Amino acid sequence: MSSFITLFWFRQDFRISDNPGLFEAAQNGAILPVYILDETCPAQFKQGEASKWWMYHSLHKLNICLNSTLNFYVGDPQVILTNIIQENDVKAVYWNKVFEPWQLEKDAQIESNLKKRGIVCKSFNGSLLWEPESNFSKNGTPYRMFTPFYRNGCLQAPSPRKPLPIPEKIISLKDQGCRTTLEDLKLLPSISWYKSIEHFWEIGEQAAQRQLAKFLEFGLKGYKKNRNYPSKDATSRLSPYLHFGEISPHQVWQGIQVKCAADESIINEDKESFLSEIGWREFSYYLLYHFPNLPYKSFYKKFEDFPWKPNTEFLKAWQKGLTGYPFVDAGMRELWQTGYMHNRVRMVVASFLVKNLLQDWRTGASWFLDCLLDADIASNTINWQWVAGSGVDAAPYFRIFNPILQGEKFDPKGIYTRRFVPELDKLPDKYLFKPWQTPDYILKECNIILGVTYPYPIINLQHSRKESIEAYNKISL
DNA sequence: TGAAATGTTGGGGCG
DNA sequence: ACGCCCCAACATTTC
Repeated sequence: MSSFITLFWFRQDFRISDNPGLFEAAQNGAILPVYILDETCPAQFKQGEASKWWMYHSLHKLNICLNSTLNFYVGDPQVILTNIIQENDVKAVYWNKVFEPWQLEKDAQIESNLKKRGIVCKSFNGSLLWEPESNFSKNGTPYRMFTPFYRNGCLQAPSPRKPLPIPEKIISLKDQGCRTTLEDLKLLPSISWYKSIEHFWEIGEQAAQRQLAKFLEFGLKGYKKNRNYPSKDATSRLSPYLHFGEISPHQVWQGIQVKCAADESIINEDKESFLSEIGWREFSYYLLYHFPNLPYKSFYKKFEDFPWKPNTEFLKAWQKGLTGYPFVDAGMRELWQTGYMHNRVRMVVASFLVKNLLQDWRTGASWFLDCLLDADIASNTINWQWVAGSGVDAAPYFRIFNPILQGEKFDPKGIYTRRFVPELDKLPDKYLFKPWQTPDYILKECNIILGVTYPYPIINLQHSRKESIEAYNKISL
């Protein structure tokens, strides 16, 4: 029995609780825990800088849970796995799938090669509540709208499985031939820009569980309404943990059910509202599975002819949070400073880039992928296409957010906006979201010189909105 | 999970 | 008392 070694290949499942692949591997006997930084990953799917920083710490925490036996490698998983197997008398390889098409494709190759060598291969689903391959609308095609997908496809299907416990015993082995350490993955950047984001986050499986507990305790009640206000810290902030699999959606789903069963003061609306966000995550992976081109191509073909107006100056101003629209700038600076952006504000800044500045949604998606700690190909792609109006079940193109009104509505006291745009700190609420309308004497009192301490708006909202709708009408003909 | 333009209604000031 | 205008408040339509 002890001679039966199972290689457990960690992918994006940096946890030991509710880890189906690990759970079963541990029951076989000794495991050889492996992480491989995949050098063959296509360039456009390589992790961004912020993500890599998170992953460094996540792997570090995971390694501690495994008594520092996690084995690190860099290269082509195919080659590396083959080498490890030869040198360590491995009989089986288990992993949890990453539901991204190119990964699944590569996994299939690896699996067939290993099987030829007589190695047992098993892959598991540790990251989705419902299998994407077996969920179709009545006519047999993939769902194209969220609501039927979620209501008829997910909620009518058998409930998600209950989370698995931590394996009772994990006998983990070190590959003596492994010469690589976590440091050798070079995940940390040479410039330590992450100092500013460091104190916003705690990383790892235990931190994820604490974050869930905190959300269940303080965030769930009133979620539906409060989630729209970026100053409130009323969202779950579980996205980076979910992305790296430090927590599983099953644990989150179950956590909600248990909490709501025990606490009658939580109304159904809040519960459903949060669960449907988990549903959106499922929908994103589902769509990516069935339409693997989504990260490159607009779902609606006509959008490939959209007359974008590429403009480096606009793009840079947006990235730096210097558009002259304080609510947009607050969001973009939150992203840069914390590796995160509140959901409401993500919609506003995305709408502004695509619909006011007429920049291709892919330029925005790519910036988000580089800056977000929760950068997730599936969610990011689907949400950008949603905002752009080019995607499945998308917002109509003419649904254009007005950053002034959005600010006034969802940050009425300007707490969020002032936090990230401190140069406008003294500006009265009345002018906070449109500083260029402030009377000169008030600007003076607030030590604001427009065009110097804070930019004038880089574009006129009314004109750009009109131009945008005209451009949209062109491709709709 | 939109915003602007346009339409409708009704109270109050005023001649 | 009455009709007229104004306009806020709300509803509907349009992009």
